[in-house]
Amino acid sequence: MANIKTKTYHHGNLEQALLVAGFQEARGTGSRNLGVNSLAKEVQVSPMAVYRHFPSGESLKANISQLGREEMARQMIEAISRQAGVKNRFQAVGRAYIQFALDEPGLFAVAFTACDAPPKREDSPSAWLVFQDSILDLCTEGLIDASEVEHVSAFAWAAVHGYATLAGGKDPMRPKATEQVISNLLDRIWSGIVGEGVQNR
Amino acid sequence: MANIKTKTYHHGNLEQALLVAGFQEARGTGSRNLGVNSLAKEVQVSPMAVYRHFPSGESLKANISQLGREEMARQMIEAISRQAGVKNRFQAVGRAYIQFALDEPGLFAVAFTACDAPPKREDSPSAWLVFQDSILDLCTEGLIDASEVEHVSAFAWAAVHGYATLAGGKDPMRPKATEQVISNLLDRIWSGIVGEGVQNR
DNA sequence: TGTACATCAGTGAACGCGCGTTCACTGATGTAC
DNA sequence: TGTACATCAGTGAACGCGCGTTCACTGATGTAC
Repeated sequence: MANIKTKTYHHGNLEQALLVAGFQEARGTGSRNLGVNSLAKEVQVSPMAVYRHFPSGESLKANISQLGREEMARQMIEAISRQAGVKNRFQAVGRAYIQFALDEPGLFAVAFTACDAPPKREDSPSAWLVFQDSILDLCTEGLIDASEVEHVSAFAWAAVHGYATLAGGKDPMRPKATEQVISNLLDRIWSGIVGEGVQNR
Repeated sequence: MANIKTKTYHHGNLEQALLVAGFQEARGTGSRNLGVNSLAKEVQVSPMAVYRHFPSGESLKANISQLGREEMARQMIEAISRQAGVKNRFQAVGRAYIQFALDEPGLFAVAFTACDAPPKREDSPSAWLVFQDSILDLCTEGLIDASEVEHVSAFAWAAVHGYATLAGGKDPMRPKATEQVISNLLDRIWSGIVGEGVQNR
């Protein structure tokens, strides 16, 4: 009995183990090896056991995808907490979003992969809500009107998400991912939010 | 001999037939059925025949993906040709890009799917170059400085591509795709390009 | 002008693989009495 | 405190399927002489 982890018939916490294994796999290779058989093998369990915890392979994948989004959300929250001032805080959210895509391309890809089944619970924390909150703050501070929130969030989210996707992707035409380019991008987004050309719409 | 199309042993133009079939399939169902066996069956040919024209299945997929990008590029060019004035022309390019993603979600998805093999030739016309040209026009007209081109194109492309991806996707949080939202987005992008907050960087 | 022959562009069957899912079954756990 | 029994959480083998790719082979085409 050299090994402290005695092999029991019941796994103990298979659901958690599958999610963790999937998360690691996503981190390493993206969405390639997130299938039922593959992950079951990873945690040394027969494929059928997976179905005790998830109704389908798509459901398992959806829950792993959710873990990716939640990890991103946590990094966004962490980034906000270190900033003072509404503009700094807003840009910190965008920067964290982009940085996550660059640092964790596999997780980012999985986080935004469309799944044919819903996750078991709602995102918590939710990256979308964190983003949305940072825009509502602009409203609270009087930088934008309440009527603009929908337009502003569509614009800001699109720009940040688009850059994150392109810069973190493999396209040969992808934009550079230097600190300078990112700062400039965030300034242009800011300009598109509070800029005079659109402010009074 | 009721059928005018007598079945010959040689197909005639199998390469073209495979690409057309793949294009149609992409249009209908995205990247799901773009495999070798699947497309070979579609054009009533044995799988091996495909390898006479493409070194691998990935190569075939890359060439179909290219057709998607080229179709988008043509629509962007068409949109430009109907506009006068540098701002109108620029926004028309962005609008066509977005509209393509909304009208042809399958083609759009395939067009930007990463493939493990390169297409046989360069994109012609190239959506990226059309986009790039529309930004160089801003330069020619003196609206932005030559030193800003890289930053501006990263920003504008990211915003347009991001919105196209999100609005044309299946995410429940996706932004609305009304004419009003799109126009507002394009105005905010314009503001981010020529806006005073960034103009003098 | 005819023919031999190399080359091209297909056939049809099969390979090994991994996929999602299902089968009948069993070891472990918890609870009622 | 012990025991019968329902329920839970696994096993291990197999299913049908479609995938990319390869095999040996053949019908059609083009070209040299």
